[in-house]
Amino acid sequence: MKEIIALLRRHGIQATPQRIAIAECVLKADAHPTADAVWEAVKRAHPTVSRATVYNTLHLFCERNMIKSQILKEGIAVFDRNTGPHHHFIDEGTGEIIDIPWESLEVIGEESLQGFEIREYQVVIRGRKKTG
Amino acid sequence: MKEIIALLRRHGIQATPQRIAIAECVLKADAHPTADAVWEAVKRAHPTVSRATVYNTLHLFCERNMIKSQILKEGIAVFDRNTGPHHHFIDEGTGEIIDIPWESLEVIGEESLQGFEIREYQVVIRGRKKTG
DNA sequence: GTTCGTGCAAACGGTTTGCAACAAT
DNA sequence: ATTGTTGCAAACCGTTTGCACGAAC
Repeated sequence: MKEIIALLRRHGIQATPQRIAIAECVLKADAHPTADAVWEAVKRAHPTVSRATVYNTLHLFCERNMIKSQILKEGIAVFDRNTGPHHHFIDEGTGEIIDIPWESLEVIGEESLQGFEIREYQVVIRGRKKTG
Repeated sequence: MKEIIALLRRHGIQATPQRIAIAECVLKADAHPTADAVWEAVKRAHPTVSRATVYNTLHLFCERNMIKSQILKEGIAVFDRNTGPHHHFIDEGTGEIIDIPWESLEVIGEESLQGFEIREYQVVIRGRKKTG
C-alpha cells in the first residue's frame, strides 16, 4: 500500500484511491489482466469507478513504463507488470498467459537479419499447459 | 484464376465470384491485409460485396487452413497466406508486417520448458525497417 | 483559481450476427 | 425443395473521447 504510493510517485504519478486500486490489481504477481478485468476487480472496492478512468490510468501507467501492454490475444490488450524482456506462453484452451523468463530461451540469428533495426523481440509460444 | 478455383475446391469451398476475388487478394505474395483492406480491394471488382461476406469468407478460409490469421497489431487481425511456421517483423513506424523465414532464426531451449505442450511458436520482432 | 483527476455518456472502429433474398444443386 | 451464399442492417465488444463536476495544490 505505502509501497504502491511510493511507486506511483517514483513514476511521476499522483496517487489517488482509484489509481492505487488499479495499480494493486495490475501489479499482482503473474497477472495479465485485460482492461475490463481490471475494471471488474477495482469496482469491488470502488463501485463508482468508470471504465474511462481505468483505461486512462492503464495508459498512463504504460506511458510511464510502470507496465507494458501486450497484444497477444484476439483483439484485446493485456497488461503485464513485467516491463523487462521476456517471452510468453499462451494456453490455447484457457487463454491464460504465462511469462517465460528471458533466460529460458535463446534466439539465434536475429543480429544477422538484414535491413531491420530491432528494438525488441520475444518468442510467443502457443499450446496447452500440461495438466497435473 | 483457374488455380484459385481449384484451390478452393481442394479445401472444400464452393467457388463464387466473391470468394475468388477475396482469395486472389489475400493470397497475393507477401500480403498481410486486414479484413477491411481485403474488403476495399474486392470492392473495386465487386462493388456490392458486403463487409459481412468478406469477414465470413476469411473465417471460412482460416477454418479450412487456406490462410492463417495473426494477432500482431492493436485490435486488428491480419491474414497471412503463409500457413507454415515462420516469424514476423513488425515495423513500429508503419505497422508493416514482414515474414521472416523460419530458417533465419533458431530458438533454443523450448524443448526443455517444463509443463507445456507446445503446438507452435514464433519470434515476434518489433523495430524499424532500415531506410535505404 | 488553475490544474489535475474523475465519472458519465456518447462515439468510435473492427467484427459478428440475424434475417430475408437469392442462387445452386 | 433443400442447401448454401449473399447483402443489409443492426448489434456487439473493447476502446477512446468530450465535457462538466469536483478535489487538490
